[in-house]
Amino acid sequence: MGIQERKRKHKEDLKQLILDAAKKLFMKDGYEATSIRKIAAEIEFSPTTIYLYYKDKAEISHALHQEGFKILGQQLSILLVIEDPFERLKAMGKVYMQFALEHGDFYELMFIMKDPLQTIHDCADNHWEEGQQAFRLLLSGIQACQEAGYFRSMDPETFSLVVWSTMHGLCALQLKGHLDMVVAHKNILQDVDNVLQHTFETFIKMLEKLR
Amino acid sequence: MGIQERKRKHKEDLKQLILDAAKKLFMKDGYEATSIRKIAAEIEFSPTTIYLYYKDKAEISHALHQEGFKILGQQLSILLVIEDPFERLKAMGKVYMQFALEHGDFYELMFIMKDPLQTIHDCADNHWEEGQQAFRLLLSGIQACQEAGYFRSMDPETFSLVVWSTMHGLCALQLKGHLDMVVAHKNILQDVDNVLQHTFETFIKMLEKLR
DNA sequence: TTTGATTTATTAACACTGTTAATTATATTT
DNA sequence: AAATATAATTAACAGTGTTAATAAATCAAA
Repeated sequence: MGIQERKRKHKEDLKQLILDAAKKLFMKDGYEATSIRKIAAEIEFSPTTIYLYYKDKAEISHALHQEGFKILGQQLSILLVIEDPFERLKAMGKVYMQFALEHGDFYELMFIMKDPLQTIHDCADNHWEEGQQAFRLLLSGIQACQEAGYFRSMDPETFSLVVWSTMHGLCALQLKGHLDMVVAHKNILQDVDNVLQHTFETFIKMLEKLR
Repeated sequence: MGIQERKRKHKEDLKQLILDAAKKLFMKDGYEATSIRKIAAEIEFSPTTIYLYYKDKAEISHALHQEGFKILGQQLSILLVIEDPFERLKAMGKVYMQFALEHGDFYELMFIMKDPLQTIHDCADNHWEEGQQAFRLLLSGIQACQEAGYFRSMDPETFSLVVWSTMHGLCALQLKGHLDMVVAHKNILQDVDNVLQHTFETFIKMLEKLR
């Protein structure tokens, strides 16, 4: 069978094969629904084989979270061409938000769930490379803004945390369905889909006033 | 036995008894660890008895989430005595944050998890009374600030969403351990416990500039 | 008071979950 | 070819939420 041939072929990088299968199921049904047994069935292996390549499910979640950062990082890196620092910061916010909406499951793994960080905390490194890299990108964006006259009186690191918090709060509330439940049946004029966009624009307007 | 006597005594409001047991376990071990079976064991009933009083685990989560809003609402209502609107808003933020830190499990149930909202979405009401009430409190606080000269150019509802997002983002990132992982090993000077406080103060400073 | 109906609680079971120990099959090396 | 090391599997443990069928307790009517 062609399936078995491909199986033999990829037997060496089974770890990657497992991850691909996990990714596929995860993007279709979410993290909770992606069980070890289903991943194993997907690649036609026994469930316990997974444990020869990944310590536990948390380690798989960590690998998936890294995949998510690859996507986000790639999408953010494009924005470095934007010269104007505030426009760049604005675009970063837009991309971050769009990523959260389009890849909700990834976002959850990257910024909401504890499991992936648990793996990091075990592995002695104890430092979150992906997260810190993303944060440095935001920080440098904000420092560039400061050089252009924005947020002069603010400590850049702390201010970056505020900005990140706002964006994360917005995305998290939207993803988990809490935003809709508060604005629904009130603002009948604007459809629910654009509440997020509108709130983001207000945040930008707010930042714009802080020069 | 005294236990059995009390059992008989409370048999009519078994629903409340179940909730109390759930609350107790939940506050000790968190939501995931609080299984139907453990709740049943706590009150010395069969696991299936729970289902005579609650449709499913999500419905219990919803009841617990309501308990959380009772605590938060009570803590926030005290602040209404503060005359100065901006000071009141600031205090609201402080209380919200302290609640999130002290009652992390409740906070998760109220603003992060989907399960409690799921129950609402089923129950035809389709409107989140607790959440909307809390939001109205924030909204009125911000409107009071506007009358005092703050945030004049902003739409109060949308601006409230921004403020809520920032506070939620901050609390959520802290609760899930993402905040520490970004600032750790960088700012060695300030201990990790006060990063949150410091970021909050910067946010307040930011709001203060928007008059 | 005893029978019958109704409510309440229980047992047993289903279909899952992550994870581990013991065992078999497959490669690799001597 | 035999011995060793690696890889994969089966069986099992200890849980999970949830449902159907059964038993116990309560209450109403004869």
